[in-house]
Amino acid sequence: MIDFKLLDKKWNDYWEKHNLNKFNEKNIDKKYYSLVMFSYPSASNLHLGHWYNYAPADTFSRFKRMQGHEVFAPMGFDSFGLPAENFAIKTGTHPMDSTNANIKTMQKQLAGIGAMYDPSSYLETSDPSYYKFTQWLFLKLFEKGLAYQKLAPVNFCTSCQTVIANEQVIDNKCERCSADVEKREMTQWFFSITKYAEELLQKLDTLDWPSKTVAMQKNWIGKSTGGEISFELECDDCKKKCNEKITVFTTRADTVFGVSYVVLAPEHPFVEKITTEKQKKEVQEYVKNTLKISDLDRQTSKEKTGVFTGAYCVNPANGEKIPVYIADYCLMNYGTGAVMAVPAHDERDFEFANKYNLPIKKVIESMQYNGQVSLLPFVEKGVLINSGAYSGLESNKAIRQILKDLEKVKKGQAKTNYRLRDWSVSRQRYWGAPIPIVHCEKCGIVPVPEKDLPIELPYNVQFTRDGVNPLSKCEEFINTTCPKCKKSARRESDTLDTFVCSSWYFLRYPDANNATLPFDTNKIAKMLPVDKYIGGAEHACMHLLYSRFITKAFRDMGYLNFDEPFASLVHQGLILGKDGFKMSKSRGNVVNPDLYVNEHGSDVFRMYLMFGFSFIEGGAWNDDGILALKKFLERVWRLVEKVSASLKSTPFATLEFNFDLSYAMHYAIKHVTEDLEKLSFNTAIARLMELVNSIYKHIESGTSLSLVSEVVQTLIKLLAPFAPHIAEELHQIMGGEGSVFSHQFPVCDENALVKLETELAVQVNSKIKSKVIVPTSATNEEIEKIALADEKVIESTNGANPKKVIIIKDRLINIIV
RNA sequence: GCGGUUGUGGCGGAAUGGCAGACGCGCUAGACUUAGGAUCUAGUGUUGCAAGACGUGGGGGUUCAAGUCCCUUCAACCGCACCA
Repeated sequence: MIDFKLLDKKWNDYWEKHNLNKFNEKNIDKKYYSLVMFSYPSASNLHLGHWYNYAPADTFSRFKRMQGHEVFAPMGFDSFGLPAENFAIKTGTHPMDSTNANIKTMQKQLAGIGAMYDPSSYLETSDPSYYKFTQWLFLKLFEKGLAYQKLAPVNFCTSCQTVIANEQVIDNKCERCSADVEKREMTQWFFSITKYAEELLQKLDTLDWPSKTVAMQKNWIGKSTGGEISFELECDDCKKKCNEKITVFTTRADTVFGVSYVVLAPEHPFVEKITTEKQKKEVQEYVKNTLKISDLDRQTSKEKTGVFTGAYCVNPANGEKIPVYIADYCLMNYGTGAVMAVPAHDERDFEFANKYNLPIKKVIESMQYNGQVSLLPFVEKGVLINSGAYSGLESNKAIRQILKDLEKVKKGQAKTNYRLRDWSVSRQRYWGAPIPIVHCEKCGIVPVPEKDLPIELPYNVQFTRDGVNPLSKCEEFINTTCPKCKKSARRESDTLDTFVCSSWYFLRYPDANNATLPFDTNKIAKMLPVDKYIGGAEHACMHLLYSRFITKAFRDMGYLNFDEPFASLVHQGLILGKDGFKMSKSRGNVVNPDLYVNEHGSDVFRMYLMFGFSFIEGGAWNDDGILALKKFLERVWRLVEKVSASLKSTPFATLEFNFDLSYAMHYAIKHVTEDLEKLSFNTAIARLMELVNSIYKHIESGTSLSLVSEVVQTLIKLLAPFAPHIAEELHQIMGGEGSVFSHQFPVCDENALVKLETELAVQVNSKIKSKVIVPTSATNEEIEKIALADEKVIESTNGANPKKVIIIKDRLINIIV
């Protein structure tokens, strides 16, 4: 028996030599853009997760290719990022060096998968030829007012020593290193993703994406429609001091008659101005304490606390004088940082009001339980009561009417709010694309002219533990001249979030060697959107959201002619350790793919990954499973050797048709095709196994050699996307021409699936009682006649006349008596 | 609390409302053997000697027919979360 792993290199070299993986632009009309998420070159090699993403994706690409599509399947490296720099601080190895070394290792391992990656589209985001255009992207956004700098409270990771985006904060910990995240006030660069909030939300419904990912993005964008209502301050003194009114955001304007106080976030700018002398000490103390405790504690300690400011304001709906409180359950970063509190109809306000003895006034009654009085807090919508002229109105109607009426007197208006924040892209670290901005004392913030790009990272920098960005300490980098006034100026030392690099890489792939432009608009118009994007679910609210935003921004600048980058998205599942837990070094349950690939070869491993799991579910690793696939491929191998040997000894075998074998072949073709289309790899392989079993049976019963050989050749083509190396070798053994991948994927002949006779299940009163064989062409009357004549049917009906007979073609007949 | 997903043999997993458990692992028996992680053959949901009965987390319902649709309930996983 051949050692499969010997085939890997042979055929990889063959594909490379014959340029088989290169996208042919002549066939651009038939393009199929098959994309996987590119790799991050971490020190720890290609892991099982990569394999589980890339191997099945390659099978899909190869399938599409054999179907006649011109498949574009690129691969590159997302090679900037904090881990490389942290590694440098620890070991002294320069990030550029360690990254390049890691890339070399991973490229070797990637080649082991045997995937059809187009070498000419290769890219690395840390290469100046790439980040030149990441910087270009920044300049374009800046030009359009979509990139701006502001002083803002940001998330600062204490371990990574940098700001990170909202999307990268998980449970108040850093997404990368799990260290605590602090709130800090810093001047930072932002991208205005919020300007696209509505479109990002709306277009989700047009995408062929997993419902979970769509839901997560919707949730993240967090649209809520309601209104803003203004509460004028009551005391003249306060009014004079800030000449302002407190504006709140609410989705429940219908409850405005039930407002018994107004709450400001402790950070709200009005707090200091409106607090009375008497309350000052208490308020200051409270604010101080709130800022001191972390966001995490503020979230987990759900008990409501707060302090009265001493100020009062007026409810615009009924003129009531109500107190103004500050409380940490009111968040500064949502809405207006102020809320109207309606204890009767909001759980939080209810709790707070009870604690501080504030009035609770019911203004909504349930519509569902007639006569029955609803318990407080009643948070559903209903009918207004105790609400002046609005009493009796249904909530939704009242919301519209009240906001409309308030607008007339300039005390309110309808308003939509989003939870999405602008994307913070500044990173106080070295290993990223430098932000192409110069700070000039005279001219202020000056963008670097396009012709000066790329602003290259200096190699000679010091990596220390002091938490200071090496770039800001590098005089040769920092000191420059202002592009406007030519006087000496300083470069921006922040670099871009690596998610900026990955938010446009799929646009670069098709034109990866373009030195003057990030991509050619006309070419991109033909190559995108991506037809199938396969990658992990963990990017739902980061990469997958950012990429959509960048695509829309570029579209609006005229560089792109499509709205969405990824038409169809699939997340592969997660492969767990043998113990059923997520693989981790600390658990010691990490499965190293290299071991298996080195032992059994790439194809056996690929096929196990596809057969042993439901692709989108994943599951626990199991060593036994892989041997099953080895056995299967060896069984195929023996079959092919046997058939090819017989062909040599009796080359003039005559064709003798065998319906059953032909049927088995076309059945397999049909279902493998359908299953691959759905990325249902495990069932597709099951159909291949059935076909192999069937061929063996027919060989034993002496079916004609020429038919068997035709079926075997078909089998090899069906197998090719799954086990590309072995299939090439088998194709050659069978005397096939060239690469098996330059052949058409087999096409099912539906006529071959029409049987002369069909077996039907016979039910009596919906219970299976018997089976009958009927001619496929039989009419319903004939089928009924045959079924009623069946012994077991007669027995179970006692010869009674059927009341009703249901016949489902090719499946069953149900006789109701 | 909100949103999403999943519950099927000993195991991984299949089933356009139409014969539940495809395919494979494992297991049992047998064949062949220079004894192997080999190959082949048969069997393998539970229960029964059998005919049969019972079976897709639980409970209801719709239907001639439900793993699949509806209601309800339980459990697990994932995401968001004091979002006004």
